[in-house]
Amino acid sequence: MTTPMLTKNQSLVFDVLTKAEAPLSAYTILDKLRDQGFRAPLQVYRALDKLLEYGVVHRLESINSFVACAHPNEDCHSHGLVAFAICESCGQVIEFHDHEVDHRLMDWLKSQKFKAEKSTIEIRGHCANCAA
Amino acid sequence: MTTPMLTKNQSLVFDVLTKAEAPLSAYTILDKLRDQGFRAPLQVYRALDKLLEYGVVHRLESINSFVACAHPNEDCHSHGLVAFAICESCGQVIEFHDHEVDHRLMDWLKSQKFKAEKSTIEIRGHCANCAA
DNA sequence: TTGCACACGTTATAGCATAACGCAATTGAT
DNA sequence: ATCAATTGCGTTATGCTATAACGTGTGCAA
Ligand SMILES: [Zn+2]
Ligand SMILES: [Zn+2]
Ligand SMILES: [Zn+2]
Ligand SMILES: [Zn+2]
Repeated sequence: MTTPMLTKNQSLVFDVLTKAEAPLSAYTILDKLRDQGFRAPLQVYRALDKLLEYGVVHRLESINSFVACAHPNEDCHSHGLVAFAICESCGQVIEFHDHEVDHRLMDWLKSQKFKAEKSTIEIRGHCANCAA
Repeated sequence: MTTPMLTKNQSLVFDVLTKAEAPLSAYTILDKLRDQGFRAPLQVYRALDKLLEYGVVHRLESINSFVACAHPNEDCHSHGLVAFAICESCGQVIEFHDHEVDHRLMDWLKSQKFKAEKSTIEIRGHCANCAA
């Protein structure tokens, strides 16, 4: 999908996520944007919905948080799965793709005649810096 | 892990999940157990915590729900990843394992010196019955 | 002009999860 | 037997996450 011009609210939310060093919850984003006039959760969620739709932001299901896409210009998102390694100490997220994993999963789903629409691959643990 | 004797509350929650044909949210479980004396969410969450610890129940992060393990007697859980295909029409969940996927992901994590602790692989879509 | 699509703002509500307190039963050492 | 530690349980209150429902304004095309 080609990303259209972002609206004011969408830009504000996207900027906050881009500058963050770890994924943020919707309410944390709200707090960071109160000075720019944000007052209600819906202002954040509506912006996030669009940013997710455009593929420039990912939702991390296992921690109810959002993160800016680390590879916005690669086309992997359109034909492959995205995976995340999430450090539970420092919060850092590594976004990665593996076509071998994609194909294995897709083949399995195909063998079950299961029609995949959205996928979630998230590994929680400790990054190289934080590992004991 | 060898599963110890379940307490009364744990058994009630486990039975509800075992009989269900789709994953259940904690509050849905609570409603189903009001007749057996359940009154508060914590009664459910505390039982679920133990059942998750024993590995007889899985949590589906992407839909905030819980499901009984479909392969309670296989040892895959101890050394491999578990994946779920979740039908968004009928709610049915297929739990599966793929060692090839496991190894690919584990190799990648190892290459990053990332120490994995918990994993989530969930594919949402439509099962063979529900696909248009 | 009229109708539609879209972004936005606000209030209220729904849904998911845990904190903090106290009590009772069990266990295991002293 | 007694004490301390652990575990499960019940209750109340609270916090976090997400959406429903209403109304406003703006731009654009028929
Ligand atoms: Zn991405
Ligand atoms: Zn870290
Ligand atoms: Zn299982
Ligand atoms: Zn189905």
